[in-house]
Amino acid sequence: MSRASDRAYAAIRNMILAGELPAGTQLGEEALAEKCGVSRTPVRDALRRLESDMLVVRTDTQRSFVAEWSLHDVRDAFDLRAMLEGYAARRAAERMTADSLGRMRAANAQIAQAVALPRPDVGAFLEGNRLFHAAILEAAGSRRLVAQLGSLVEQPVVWRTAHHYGPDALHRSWSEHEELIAAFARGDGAWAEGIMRSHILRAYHAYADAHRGLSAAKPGPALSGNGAMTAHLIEVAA
Amino acid sequence: MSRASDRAYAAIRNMILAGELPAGTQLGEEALAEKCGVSRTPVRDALRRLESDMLVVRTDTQRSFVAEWSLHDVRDAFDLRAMLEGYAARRAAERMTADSLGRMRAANAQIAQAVALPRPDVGAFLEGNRLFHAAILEAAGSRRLVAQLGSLVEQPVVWRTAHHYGPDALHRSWSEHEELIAAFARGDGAWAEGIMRSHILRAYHAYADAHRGLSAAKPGPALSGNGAMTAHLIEVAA
DNA sequence: GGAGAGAATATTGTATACAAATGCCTCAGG
DNA sequence: CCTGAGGCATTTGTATACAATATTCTCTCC
Repeated sequence: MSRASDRAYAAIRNMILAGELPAGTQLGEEALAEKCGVSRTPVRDALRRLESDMLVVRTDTQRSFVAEWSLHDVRDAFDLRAMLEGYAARRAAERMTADSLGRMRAANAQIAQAVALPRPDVGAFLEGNRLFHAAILEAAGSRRLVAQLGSLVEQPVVWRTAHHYGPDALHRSWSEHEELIAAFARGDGAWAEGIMRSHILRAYHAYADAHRGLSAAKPGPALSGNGAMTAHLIEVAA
Repeated sequence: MSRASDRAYAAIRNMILAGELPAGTQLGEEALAEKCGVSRTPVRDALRRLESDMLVVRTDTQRSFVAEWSLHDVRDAFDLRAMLEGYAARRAAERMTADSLGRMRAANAQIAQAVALPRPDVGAFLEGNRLFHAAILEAAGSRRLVAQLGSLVEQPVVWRTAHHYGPDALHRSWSEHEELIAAFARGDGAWAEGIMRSHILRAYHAYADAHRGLSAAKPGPALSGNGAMTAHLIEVAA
């Protein structure tokens, strides 16, 4: 998209994810425009996008606020993602091409390399992970599915749990990808779907465990009294 | 939403669905603004919404065009809807309350009334149908699911197959709703999910049959040479 | 003291002007 | 005749001013 609109989107999103704008904060267009150094017009676009990411909610009278995220909401998102990505995996297995399979193998090779290091390269891991899942989605051949998952995976929930992952957890993720490749190579949709669902839900529990650990250790701004929490800067490795 | 923005959205959407703007037509903001009697600002909002409805596609350089809908795309949308609404039904069954169940019974009673007439009231049928499915979605208790299905069911695909339905087909729809109510009353999620999936996919085949019949009878603007078609003004009764 | 009407304030919606970019057409050169 | 560079026309992006609407505060009346 355009420059100013993108800048506004990224800036506001970062402020929310960094906890700079706590859940429930009202987001006035003018104030944000000043903070981002742009006019209200691109800010309005950005707020629209953040709303579809569910990082921002709007009242019936069009006032925008930073969304509250309960653990329940996170579970909700992962459940949907497990179902939709599982469906994508099934379709991908049924339509697999040598080309797509090659891209997945390449992506997972990058992951293997990142994990093999003495101190794993989390950035490279996440990039390879992104490529891997993108290749599946592309192989699934459903534009609608891309649209639906895009607003569920890419934007809304970006955390950095992966940084807390030990080498073993990262390796398990790689291993599950290998299993997916095996299922794809055989064109077994049911198998691929099953692997993918557990792959995603395992990531949820990694998040939930980390979250419980964090909130037990230091019940700071991560978890407010009523169970709501601000979105964390966490990337979940799936 | 606001008045001008809503008018623009509805006007453009109607022009697309009525075939007034055939698939592939470029949608210039200024031209649309003039047609709708508003300025470009609300038109831009409207185009964004239509894009998320997938009635409009944008090139990488931000030009908007009326989307092409192949039968394949329609099948795609129904497959996704079957999965998501099936999931909603399962969740709803597991969380059913007397209140929600009451609303569903009331909605289906309205449908029964509309169908029982000598000449069925399709408008009342569709409204009851909408209420019925909305009650399920609400009982499912997932805001994300509402968002995902909203952009899949409400906006994107509105056809009027129901008008071609005979009383028997309308009655079958009512009957499937009754079966859903039975599953909900018993809290049987798997049963509810199964009914819902077949309910949706039956609607797809009703559409596909009607479409085949239409395009065989008069291969007019409904079906262009390459298999693409403009969206029809058709409401599918599910 | 509480409730409601109304004004004052704050916020969002729309229109318009201008800037930036994209696409198209022409024309020169091979 | 084809190709590509340049400029012109079209289209979208952004800023700003103003209008409409929502919210809040205050003051009156009960």
